[in-house]
Amino acid sequence: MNDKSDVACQNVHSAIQDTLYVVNGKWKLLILSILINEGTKRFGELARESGISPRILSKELQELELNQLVSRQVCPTKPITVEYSSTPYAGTLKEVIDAMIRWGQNHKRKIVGR
Amino acid sequence: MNDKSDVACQNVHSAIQDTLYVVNGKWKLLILSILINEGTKRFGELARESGISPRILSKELQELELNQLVSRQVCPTKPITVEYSSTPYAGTLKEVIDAMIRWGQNHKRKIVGR
DNA sequence: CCGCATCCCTAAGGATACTG
DNA sequence: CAGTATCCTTAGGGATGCGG
Repeated sequence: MNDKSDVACQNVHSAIQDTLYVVNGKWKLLILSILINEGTKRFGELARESGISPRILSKELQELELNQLVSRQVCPTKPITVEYSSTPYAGTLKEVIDAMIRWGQNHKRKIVGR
Repeated sequence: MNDKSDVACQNVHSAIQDTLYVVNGKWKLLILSILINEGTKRFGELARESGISPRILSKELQELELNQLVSRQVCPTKPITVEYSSTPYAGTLKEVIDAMIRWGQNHKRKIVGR
């Protein structure tokens, strides 16, 4: 194996690790999937629909916001409400998310024996 | 939202969670990517190339083998050697892995400012 | 309603040394 | 060479309660 392909391998390996680093944990891809496929959600809606406890959800959303994958919009209603949306940049992850959805569905079919 | 789309959403959510469950952790997708793209590797080669310590690598490989994503082949050489390969079924994850590689490369380009 | 503070527990992951 | 045993550290994630 020559130097060039060594470098190429390195890039591939670190590319995967970089992606895993951004979307690490049990919940980030699920949250993104919901926001991408179903649009803007309030904090409470997200919590109910995803089954994530508020503390965790809050933390995950902050990390996603840091990586510019979700945007946060505070609405000045009587009791304050907050809306979360996926950003255009998050759309670039759709490919990954869709592939995982398809694989998960197929895998379950395989496990339960069709 | 009607019953049918509720169910559809549920399926999508659990499909993602199912996939995350199978390929959880920092290393499984990297290991699979190496085996898929570069073919069969010995235990030691995998350890060196991935930078994973033996204890972790061994555990990850066992879990992958349980899920039929890698196969293990013992070679009766003088000091025994063991070869790991990705199974045909692991090929169905290629879509996911490739999408993550592409995203990671693109993301790094974005982070470093091109 | 949002989401932070606190407390807690488990699981993930790493270093090192050792055996078949 | 492969991989297990031991020990340890940290990070992930959950429950609950309070404040803005």
